[in-house]
Order: sequence, then C-alpha cells, then structure tokens
Amino acid sequence: MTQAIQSRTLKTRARLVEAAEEIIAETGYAGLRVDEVARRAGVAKGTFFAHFKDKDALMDRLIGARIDGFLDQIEGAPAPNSPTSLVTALMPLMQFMSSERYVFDVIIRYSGAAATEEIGPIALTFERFITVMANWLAMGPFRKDVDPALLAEGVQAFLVQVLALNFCALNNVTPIDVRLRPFLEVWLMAPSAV
Amino acid sequence: MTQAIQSRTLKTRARLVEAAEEIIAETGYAGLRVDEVARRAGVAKGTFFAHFKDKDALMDRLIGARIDGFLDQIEGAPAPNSPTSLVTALMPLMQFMSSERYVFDVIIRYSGAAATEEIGPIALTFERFITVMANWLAMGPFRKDVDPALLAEGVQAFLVQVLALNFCALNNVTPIDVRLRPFLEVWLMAPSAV
Amino acid sequence: MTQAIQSRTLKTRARLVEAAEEIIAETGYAGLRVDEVARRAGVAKGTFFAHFKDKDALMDRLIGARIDGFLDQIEGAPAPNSPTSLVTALMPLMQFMSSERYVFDVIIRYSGAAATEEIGPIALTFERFITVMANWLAMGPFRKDVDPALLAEGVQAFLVQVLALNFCALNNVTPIDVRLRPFLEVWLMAPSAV
Amino acid sequence: MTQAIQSRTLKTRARLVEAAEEIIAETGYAGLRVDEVARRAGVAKGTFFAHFKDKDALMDRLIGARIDGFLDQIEGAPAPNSPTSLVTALMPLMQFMSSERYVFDVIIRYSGAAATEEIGPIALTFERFITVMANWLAMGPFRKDVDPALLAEGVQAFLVQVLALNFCALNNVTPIDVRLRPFLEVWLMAPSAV
DNA sequence: TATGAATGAGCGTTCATTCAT
DNA sequence: TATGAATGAACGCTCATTCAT
Repeated sequence: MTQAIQSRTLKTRARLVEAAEEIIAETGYAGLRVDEVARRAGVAKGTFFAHFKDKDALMDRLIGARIDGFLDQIEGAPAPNSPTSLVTALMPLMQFMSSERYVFDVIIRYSGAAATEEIGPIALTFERFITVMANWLAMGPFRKDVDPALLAEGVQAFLVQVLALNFCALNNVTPIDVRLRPFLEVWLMAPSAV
Repeated sequence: MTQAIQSRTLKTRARLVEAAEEIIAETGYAGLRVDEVARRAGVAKGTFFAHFKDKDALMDRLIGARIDGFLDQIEGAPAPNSPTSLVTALMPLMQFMSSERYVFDVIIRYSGAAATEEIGPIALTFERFITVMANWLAMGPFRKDVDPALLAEGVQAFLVQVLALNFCALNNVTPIDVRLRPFLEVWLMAPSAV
Repeated sequence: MTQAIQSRTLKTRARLVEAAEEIIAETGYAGLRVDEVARRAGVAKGTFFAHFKDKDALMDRLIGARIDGFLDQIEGAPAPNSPTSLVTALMPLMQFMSSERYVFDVIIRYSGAAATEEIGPIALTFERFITVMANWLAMGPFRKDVDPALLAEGVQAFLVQVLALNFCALNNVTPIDVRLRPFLEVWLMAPSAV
Repeated sequence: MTQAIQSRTLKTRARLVEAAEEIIAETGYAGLRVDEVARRAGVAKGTFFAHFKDKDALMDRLIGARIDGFLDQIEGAPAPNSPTSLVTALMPLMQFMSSERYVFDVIIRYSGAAATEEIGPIALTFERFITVMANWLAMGPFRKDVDPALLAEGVQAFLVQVLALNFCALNNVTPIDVRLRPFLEVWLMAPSAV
C-alpha cells in the first residue's frame, strides 16, 4: 500500500524532472519556467511545489545530477599521470560548469549548503569531488608530502578561479585548460630539488 | 553655469551614495532597494538610473570601494614574513567578503569584467590584489621558483575557496584563518627537498 | 507637471474601475478576477496593485460607490411619513445588498473599518446612512423622545438582521420588506398611551 | 463488531475535535488548518473529510458549541430586571463573538441556514437565543405590548450591530456594553406616555 | 472508513527598469 | 538631468477539496 503510493510519487517526480530536462535541452537552464515544467509534466503547479521546495531546489538537483555524471566518468577513468592529463580529464566538467553564466552562479551559490540538514545535491558533488580527486592524486606521480585531500581542495579552488575568470571577456581568450595547467603544475608536482 | 550643473550632479550622486550606505548600515547589502535609495536621497527613481547604469553598478562601486579600503591597509602594512602573518593580514578583507552571502555572490559575479571597457571597481580590486600580493610575496621568504603573479593568483583562488565553504554550515565551525593557512603553507613555501 | 502626472494616474485608475464594472455587469461581483481587470484596462497587473492595495480594496470602492448612489436617492427623496414608506424607500438599497452573498459578506466585513486611517468607502457609507436616516427620522412622524441618531442606528441594525436572514432558505420565503416592517413599527413609532 | 467500528469512528471524530480545540487555543480560530488538525489527530487529511463535510462544518460545530455554552449560562441565570442587567448577562457571549474577526464572520455567515435540512449548530443557537430571550423578556419588567419573540429578535439585531461596529477602530473606544445599553433601553422599555 | 498525493485557480508580490513628459 | 507612473514576467504560495487505492 505504502509502496504503491510511493511509486506514484516517484513517477510524478520523475515526470517533473523529465519535463525539466526537456525544457533545458531546448532553452538552457536559464530558460526554465516552473509553470512550463508543471504543464509539460501534466501536473498542477501546486504539485510541483509539493515535490520541490522551490525552483532552485529543482535546479540544485538537476545540476547536481549532471556534475555527478561527470564525476562518475572521472572516477571510472585511469588516474592521470601528469597535471596536463588531469586538466584534460577535468575538461568536460569544466565545460559544463561554464556553459551558462546561470549554471555557474547556481553552482557557486549551492556549493556550500546553508545548513547542515540542507546539504543539497550540488554541495554533495563538491564533497565528492574532493574524495575522488584525493584518490586520484594519491595514485599518480604527484607530491606525497601533502595530504591528498588538501591537494584536492586546492584543485577545486583553481578550477573555480579559472572558471570565474572565464566569464570575463578579457580572460577567456585563453582557453580554460591553458589557464588551469600552470596552477596545477606548481600545486601538484613534487618540487625539484632547490 | 556648467560648473554649477556639474556641482549639482555631483551632489545628487553623493546623496545617492550616502543614502545607499545608510541603508546598508541598517539592513545590509541584500536589503538595499533602489526605491528606498532614491526616496532617502530625495530624488525620483528615474534619477537613480541617470547616475548609475543599474543597481549592480552601484553595488559594484560600493563594494569595490570597501575592498579598496582593505587593500590600502594591506599595501600600507609591512610585508608578511610567513603564511601565518599573511593570513592575519588578509583577515579583515575576508571577513568583509563573507559578511553576507549577497556580498560574496556579487563579488564573484563581478570579479571578472564582462568586457574591456566595462572593467568595474570590483574587477579592478581583483587585479590590484594580484599586484599588491605579488609585490608582497616577492619581498617575503616565499618560494622564488614561481612567478609571484601566479603565486598571487593562487592566493586569491584559495581565499575564494575558503570563503565559499564558509557559507556551508558544516565547514564554518573551523575559522576562516585556520582553513586558509594550510593552503598557503603548501602553496607559498619553498618545498624542502624530498 | 505634477498636474499632468496626476491626470494620467486618474485616467488609469478610471480605466481600472471601468473595466471592473464591465466585468461585474457580466459576471457579478464574485466573478471578478484581478488579472481580467488589468487585462481589460490595458495595463499590467503590477499597475493594478499600484492603485489598489488588493482586490478587496477595489471591491470596497466599487460597492461603496453603489451604496452611495442609493443614499443619494434616499437623501433626495421626500422624507417618509410612516414605517411602511421608509421600508419602501430602503428597498433598492436592500435589494442591492442582498443581490449576491459575496456582496453582503464584503459589506459586513468592511462596514467597520479595521483602523482609524483605514476607513474605507463602505464604512463611510455606513456612517453616512446614520446621518441621512437621522435627518429623515427627525422630519417624519416618528418618536421624538429618542435621539434620531440612535433611532437611525437601530434601523441599520434591523436592516442588516433582515438581510442576513434573507440568505437562509427558511426565511426568504417572506419578502424582505415584510420582515423589516414590524421592527420599524415598534422601533420608530411614538408609543400609544398605555 | 458494528459496535467496535462505531466506537472507532467516534474516537476518531473526538480526536479530530480535540486536535482542533488545541490548535484554536494556541493560534485562534483563524489559525486553524485542516492539514494540522489531521496531523495532530494522527489521521490522514482525507479522513477529516470523511467526518466533516468541509472545514466550515467543523467551525460551525465548534463555535456553535461555545455559543450553546453561553446560552446555558444565560438560561440558568435569573431573569434580568432591567436593560442594564440584560446587557451584563449578555457580555460573556458578546465577548466571545467579538474575540476574533474570523469568528464573527463565520457566525454571521452561518446564522441563517442555507436550506431546511442544513440548519447547522450556529443557526440553531440563533433560534435558541430567540427562545431564551423571549422567555426572559416575558418574565421581566419589559414592554408587554409587543410579541416577546419580536423583541428578542430585535435584541439579537442590536447585539450584532454593536459587535460589527466593535471591529471599527473608531468605535471600539466605547465598550460593548455601553454601546448596547441605549438600544435596549429604548427597545425594551414600556415607553412613558409623551 | 482511511489514505495522502494531487488538484487548481488565482492572489499577492517583487522590483529593477523604461519612457513619455 | 529629473520625474514617477507604468511595466511585466515570473514566482511563490495557499489550502480546502477530491479521488483512486
């Protein structure tokens, strides 16, 4: 009984997500309207808000799922053996994150959760990024005198830094990967003996 | 005559800025409404837009001025002789940047200018930060095998990273300075030979 | 200048009221939708709320205006010389007040203002009713040993009582005027010597 | 078996009423939400509607019960021997009726039943009020040349009138009892010969 | 009886921005 | 420059009620 009801709920939620993804495919994230999502999912607007606290909660979930997809790929790939190959591995994720100004803004806004109980999908991916990256770094030819988790957080910092500057007309003449590499070379490599 | 008009113009602009600062003192940056700024300055709403392209232009200016104030202090202070003293020197700036979620978001959004002619106050402070920091780093006991400008950009990246996580309930149990220090220690110090 | 702007404001407001009255003529008071009013008036919905605090404020105004119209007629008519002719004079007003359940409810809700500064049109008509009625009663063959204002308030009380019961299926078999008359006969007439 | 089911039904209904009364004690009548009633009673929302036709039916019942309580007191008290003592006797009832705007509105709306079969608790109390009052008036030193039932209906009309005006900021400086007394003095007393 | 997800129409609100004067 | 009414496209929300299970 309870099972059946849950399944209806899950179906409706899935329809909402599906509708949202359709719209995003057509108009981008910034073009998504709550009214339209409900309409396409064939449910009432009130139903939307019964499933998602607000529009941002939906966005958090959708964008979080995308990032998770990239992390799956990263996790499944062979560990990089140089900063350059690390940058290459990160490119799809970075391209997504910088695909729309709106997407980047949402990610930044939700990368830190507002409260403990409210850790959303995007915030979780930021935590997962650290884990995945730390594992990778521990396996590769990178400096071993520093906690891999700290190294990983540094990579995240440089990634965000580079993406933020990417929205600047002055800076995006230089491709993302070219901008990111020097940071990682200094940050990750065991220092040559002085 | 022209003189008189310019003076009136400047006075109006000054009144608008003053009114805005009053409101911010009372309700924070996020609480500022254009309506209210115009009302307090004793001008019509349209007049506001004769002086500022949009609300963000005002915010850019106000926040940029605050950051410049912190950079003045930093520039005037003696160069730090360790990551720890660098962190200490950066604290006032970091505290301001993390004082309000809205402030942090605006700073991130405007840290890269949209176009050459449009480099705004905040973007200028980010460039100035690099210069000031590079000078400082060149003077202190920091690694010399890396371009100081790159080191400075890295400091900026870590600073932003730490602040972003600060808005996360899980992370802000650890004080900002404690979070920043390990990054700078690894990033700035000439590595001991392995 | 200010005059011109005021005139534009008045014109817009008039268009809103006009549109509302059209809709009411077609669908009744209960059928009025704010969206539709704005649409017909050719203005944005935001404009509606710039002119009226909320939908109820418009209703207050419209219904108040209608009641005022009836009071104008009453005021202009010759003073009644008996309870029966008073009832007859009140019939158009009573018919309007009981024309729609919704109208009666709004009237009751707004007959007493919520706050001093907020005395709305309907509340004003209730005050005006007392004045008009008191004048009338003072002129006619009614008891003179009681303050006409008190008598007038009593008439108002009986009127509301009769209308309230009129929405009851059991009671509205008896016409309004027949229900009201006995009250007024007792209330208004100089008592016959015992 | 049937017994058991009935008992369960009655228990559920009792729990719903209990929950509602709890909420009202905490937030007032206007603050009651069906959601919350069901939640506190530990049943599903749908169950609420299996027991009460709609939310108003619950309100009708709850408020009607309160009024009946006041009528019990009134009925049990000695008959008043003056308009003043009548007013005093009515005070508790009047205080309840004017305790909340929402309560007064519900009472007015339900004081006349919509159809014969649908005479609800509140409507019944209005009928009972007439009976009780007529008995009282017949016993006291009040005018005897008018049907006590008509006198009683008049008392009811004045009571409502006074309460309605009580919600007006201008009028509620004068206490309810002071406002009601003059009406009753004129309405109930055998007029002295002019 | 009981469940609880879904309904659904509409209100109120927001507020930076524009534009005719 | 200055005015301020008007814009407008969503969003969020309400919440009693229904209905399939």
